Amino acid sequence: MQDYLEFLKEKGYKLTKQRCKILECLEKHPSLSAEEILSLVNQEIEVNLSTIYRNLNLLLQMGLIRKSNQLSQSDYFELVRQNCSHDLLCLACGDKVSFSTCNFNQLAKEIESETKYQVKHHNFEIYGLCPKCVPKKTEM
Amino acid sequence: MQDYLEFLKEKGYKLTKQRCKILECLEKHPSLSAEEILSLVNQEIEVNLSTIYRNLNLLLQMGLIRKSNQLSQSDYFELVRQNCSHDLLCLACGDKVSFSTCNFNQLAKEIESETKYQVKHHNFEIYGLCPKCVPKKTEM
DNA sequence: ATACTAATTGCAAAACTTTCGCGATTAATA
DNA sequence: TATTAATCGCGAAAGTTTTGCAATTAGTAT
Repeated sequence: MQDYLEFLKEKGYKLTKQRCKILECLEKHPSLSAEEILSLVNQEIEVNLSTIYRNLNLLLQMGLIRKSNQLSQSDYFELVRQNCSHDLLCLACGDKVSFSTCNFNQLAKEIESETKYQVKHHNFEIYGLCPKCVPKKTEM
Repeated sequence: MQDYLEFLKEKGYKLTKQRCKILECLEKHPSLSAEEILSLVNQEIEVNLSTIYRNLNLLLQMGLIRKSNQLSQSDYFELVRQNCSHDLLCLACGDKVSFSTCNFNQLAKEIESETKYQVKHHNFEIYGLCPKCVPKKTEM
């Protein structure tokens, strides 16, 4: 947590209480929508939805969080962590399980030397049918 | 192309001209927003935006397309292809390059036996800074 | 402590994206 | 050609995200 704050401060961004609370929420939960962050933060301090969005956009640009819109209408935001975790989502019912396997560090190096980009993070989602939904879908 | 159509027909969905055109567009372009599909299809036949969305949702559920919302506000849709291609996006300017490396087939097998899910496709995006933006960001 | 300044916030409105209900149309089948 | 379930278009609604602007605040210097 402290790392994120110092990182932002170094870049010249202020550590407002709203911003800190937003990061705190993201740290406590694996994945949150803007609305969810709003109500979590509002339990402790007052904050406006536009502030949530402005901060999320800043954090996205900084590469501190990533966004994914799984199977729902709105976006979900998650902190970029060391031990990256990914989701496997069921196309039929939306159920999900997490998996961690993903030898990304190696791939990142290859890609960096190939493209000259400085790789920050990634987003990896797998879609399929969960054990419950497989039968329904194949007999259709 | 024919494969997609047969697949849908087998499942009992009608091959309307709107649906066919939408698939045709997705096949010709690597990635499209709903609005982009609308204007592409409208160049040939009349179609309504809600029809676009309804079809995109169907195709998503069928696992024929995937969606990603890269760095923009709206979603982007792409056909799930054999030779999967992925994007590396610049957090600062939005530029992107594609990369194909991704030994997914192997990983998919592992995940299937581990989770009992039937894996259909995946979404893999990498974020970073492009060569032009790296200097700007590090000196900040 | 106080003053200063640029960054940030809240608010209200706007812009944009996506979904939905319903009557009309159409593709597929008999 | 008739039938029917799926699909479409339209208009409205719902939901999500952004924006402008005046007021506030964190961080720094005095």
